[in-house]
Amino acid sequence: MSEGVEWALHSCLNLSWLPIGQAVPAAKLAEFYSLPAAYLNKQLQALARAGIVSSTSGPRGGFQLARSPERITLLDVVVAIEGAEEAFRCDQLLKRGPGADPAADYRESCLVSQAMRRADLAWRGELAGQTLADLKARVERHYPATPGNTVNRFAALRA
Amino acid sequence: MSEGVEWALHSCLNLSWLPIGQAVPAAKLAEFYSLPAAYLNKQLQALARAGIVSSTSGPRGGFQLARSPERITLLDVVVAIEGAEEAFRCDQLLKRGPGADPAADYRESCLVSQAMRRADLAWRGELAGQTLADLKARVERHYPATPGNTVNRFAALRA
DNA sequence: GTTCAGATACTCGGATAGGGACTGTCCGAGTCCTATTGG
DNA sequence: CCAATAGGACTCGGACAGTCCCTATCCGAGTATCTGAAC
Repeated sequence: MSEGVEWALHSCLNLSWLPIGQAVPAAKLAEFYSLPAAYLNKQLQALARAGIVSSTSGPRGGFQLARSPERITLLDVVVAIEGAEEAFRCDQLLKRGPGADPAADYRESCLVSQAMRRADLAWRGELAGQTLADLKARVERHYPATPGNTVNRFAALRA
Repeated sequence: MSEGVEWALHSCLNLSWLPIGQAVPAAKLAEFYSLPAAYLNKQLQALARAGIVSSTSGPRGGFQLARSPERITLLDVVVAIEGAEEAFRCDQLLKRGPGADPAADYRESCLVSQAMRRADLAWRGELAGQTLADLKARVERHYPATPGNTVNRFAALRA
């Protein structure tokens, strides 16, 4: 899996702590973790295309969450970066085997495909069951100082 | 995910129908689905290294299941091909952030990592809960002619 | 008929190229702020 | 003093190379089998 997923998740989490209406440039988000700014910008563009964050150009511009953390699941973020196609893609091997039905859609009937798809659904279900708000609350519960520290750090970067 | 996983699963399934003690060369397994023989051979080598199949050199040699299908989970096959590392690997981004503890292992304490790991465990659990025997039985239930057809086809290829 | 040696053919196993995707970087289009100038 | 305007700086967005892993292929090491002859 692309490492951009990790960057996107942590960046969304940071954005969730900032006051709403405040946009943060990609350069600041990158400096926070010493990441390459241009490349993180690329990942944020993907999040913007997916409607997870909204982007604003010009001075005082940047990125901010496009909707409340309660309405952003971890699956949304992963899909925005990795794409919607499932990890195991059935090439319909059976269609190339003996006694194959050329008209059949083996992505549905092949039991190997079904078994892999079930695992994929379990993975997606686990990610879809956790919102960014859940994750945010969990962090605040374990590390109460994190929200304040994060806001202060970004304010310092802004100076 | 590597397409070799699909090839390996179907090949293991085919091997499960043949009488025990009978080895099948990689070339025959490849011809069954019109796959490149040398490359499928590479995947079968990975299965052999993982102890899922056993290999025999020389005439009448080839591959066969190393243990009963009841003791081979789908996860075993996937891990043999894809490797044991989980899809989401935590780069410990927090260690590069402000206020980081250099001695901490953020792969454990980072809650983002934990969330992703939970999804990974759900995926692995689903795959580990299905054995090759389960899959085999399911195929035999839906397509009763498959085992006999497969054996006959391999016998024809052997001619 | 039996046995043994040699040759043969077959199979796996690892070493060797080619291609696509992820990683990383750069510059241009658009936007907002600001300073200046004229009324 | 106020307003309009031109300039400038900042930010996103997409277009351009570098690198690693997956895909694909080939040839050599090892082994069981078969043939033939000798006993």
